[in-house]
Amino acid sequence: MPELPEVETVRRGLEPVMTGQRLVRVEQNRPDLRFPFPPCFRERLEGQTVLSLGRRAKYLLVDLSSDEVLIMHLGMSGRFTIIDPLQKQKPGAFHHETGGTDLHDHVIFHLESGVRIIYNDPRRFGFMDLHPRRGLETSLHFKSMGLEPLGNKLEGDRIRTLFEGKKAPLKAALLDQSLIAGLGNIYVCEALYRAGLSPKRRAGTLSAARGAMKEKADVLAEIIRDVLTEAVEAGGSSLRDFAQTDGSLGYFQHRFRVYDREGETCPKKSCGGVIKRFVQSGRSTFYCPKCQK
DNA sequence: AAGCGAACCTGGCTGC
DNA sequence: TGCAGCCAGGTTCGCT
Repeated sequence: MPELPEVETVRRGLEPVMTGQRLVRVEQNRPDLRFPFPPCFRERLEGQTVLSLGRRAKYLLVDLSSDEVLIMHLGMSGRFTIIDPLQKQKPGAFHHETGGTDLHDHVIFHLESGVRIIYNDPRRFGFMDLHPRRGLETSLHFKSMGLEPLGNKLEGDRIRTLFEGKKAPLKAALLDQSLIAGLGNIYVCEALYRAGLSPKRRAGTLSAARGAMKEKADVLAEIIRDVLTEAVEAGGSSLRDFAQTDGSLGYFQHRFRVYDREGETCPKKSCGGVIKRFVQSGRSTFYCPKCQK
């Protein structure tokens, strides 16, 4: 499901409901997701108060009063639903009003307010972990993680340095979480389209110090930030079934210019090209061969 | 050593 | 209607 904008949307949904709340009970319905849950997972959560909710790239970070951080990754199909027994569910919400449980409701957090927060993940590519707050940046999940694209460090110069000498396609380099962390298949396709850059181009060609490519890395850095910011403001993208925590849908998918638009004409007025799809690094790339060079 | 493809899992859609 | 095949927003492993 989720790239950075979707995870940020989830974070914003959970934040007002969870912050300051004590976790009175945690249901864990299976021993593992993508990885086993950490030892004594429930015991280390129950009784703790949520201090704040953060995000790093595609990871959700829940700061606990125990000085541990609950690290959560949604994989491809993970989602959170907030069930407030005092409030009628919005129509279209994933969980029906009886609050019946789904086969893939793997974790349920019970807050002292009575609210339940359900983690559902059919494919189980997501995971949860606990780590002391101190040293989180150097922990397993984060030690080799790349730049935060919405932070202030994503500049053309950084891209030029990171991509220097790389023979991998630009698409693959942008998907590499150890370089820039948070982009996924959709937003890479969209950013490359807006930047007029071919996904097939060697990443190292953005490092040219002079000539026609000189400004391209700067443009790309700005466009990446623009696309992500717009998507966050739109509440992320709802493909298939991704929903916000209250069951409502993001709407950035209506603004896709190339993603999932194979065969359509390029939205750029004077271009007239046709959007193509091909497989690259094992995943679908959508692009306009005419105006992305 | 970088750069591929495969694997991990389930469900939804398409087409025969 | 049934069923096979393909596809999916991510990450990691293992083989060149």
